[in-house]
Amino acid sequence: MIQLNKHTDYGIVILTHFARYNDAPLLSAKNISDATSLSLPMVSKILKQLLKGGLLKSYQGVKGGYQLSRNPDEISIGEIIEVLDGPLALTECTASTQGACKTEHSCSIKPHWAAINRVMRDALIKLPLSSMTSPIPLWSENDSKRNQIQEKTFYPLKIRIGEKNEHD
Amino acid sequence: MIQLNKHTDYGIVILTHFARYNDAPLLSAKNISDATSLSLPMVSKILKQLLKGGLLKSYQGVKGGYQLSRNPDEISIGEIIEVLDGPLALTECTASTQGACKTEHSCSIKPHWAAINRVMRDALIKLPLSSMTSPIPLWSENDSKRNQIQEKTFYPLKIRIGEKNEHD
DNA sequence: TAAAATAGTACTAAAAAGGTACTGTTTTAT
DNA sequence: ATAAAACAGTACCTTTTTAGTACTATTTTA
Ligand code: FES
Ligand code: FES
Repeated sequence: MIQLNKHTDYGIVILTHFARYNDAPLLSAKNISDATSLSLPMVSKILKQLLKGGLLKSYQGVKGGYQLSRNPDEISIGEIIEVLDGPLALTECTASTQGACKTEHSCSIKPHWAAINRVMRDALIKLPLSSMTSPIPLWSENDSKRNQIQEKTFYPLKIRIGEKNEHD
Repeated sequence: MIQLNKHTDYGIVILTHFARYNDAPLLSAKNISDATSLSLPMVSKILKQLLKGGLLKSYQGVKGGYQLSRNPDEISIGEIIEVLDGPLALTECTASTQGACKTEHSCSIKPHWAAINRVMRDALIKLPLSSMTSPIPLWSENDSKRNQIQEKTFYPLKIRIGEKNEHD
């Protein structure tokens, strides 16, 4: 299911909380833990990763805590994932990586992997954290069916990327 | 790194092979194994999954083998992933899933997860298998830098989805 | 009837994820 | 000074998932 790991999942929840309380001066790990029902060690660990990744600023001491390093509309979901889970790539085999595959010499699709990775990364890099805090979700009840994962759908595809149109 | 599992990775390689030899009558598991340097049991296992998922047709017996059930431009990379790895969702917690999270009652972003999942799924569903077989990759050497994963990039985002423009 | 192929199931070793514990450092308030 | 509350860093262990293999049965052709 190509699932986000829990850390990343929690990280998005946590940062969404920061985005929602962006007015508040500082939020401590304890604050977040209480608000999200995640264990304190867990929250603490994730906050440290986000700090290291440059998405949060921290202040030590008894009145310390964390805050977003940028505005919520200047942080993307894709960026969060990259900080907590590494590069946004579905395959480690791209044109730029050498020696990742043992079947490399006989593989003819290596140069094409980049397409898959790029398509996916672009999509998530464009989605801002602020989209998680809008009071009314983008997809109302009416629309919810359209946005669910539909397993049995047939997708008629006529797109041929990188090929010239027959009528050219 | 949100990586595809090996089965799915191999599956795309295998189907790309089918797409490239779409003229050939039937390809056996042995054929594929030889062509891809993947072990026969492995190939066999993946072919069965693809069959079950409706992407391949099979014929038994000594002259048997597999072939694509549709044209390569009518099969999407996203669909392949869904067959081999389950629903294309980054989180299992969506508006439609109930009881997936224990912190469900206190979670305010549940309705927003769908945005992340949809953005990602749409991107991959639009990418056809045929894009893996074009002789010259979409991204030439010149372009390769642009398509690599750039870790330190800053992304100025001003997109606010679902919010009205101030000047409206 | 033997050979070559698909069909289906089950098992195991290795790797990754998830979570917790522990120790140290910095700042504030008494 | 000193205690308390917060961040900082590291290491460990358990559980789950992944990856790969093995084995048996069925189908078709020569
Ligand atoms: S998949 Fe890596 S070389 Fe082909
Ligand atoms: S993440 Fe599942 S309920 Fe909030």
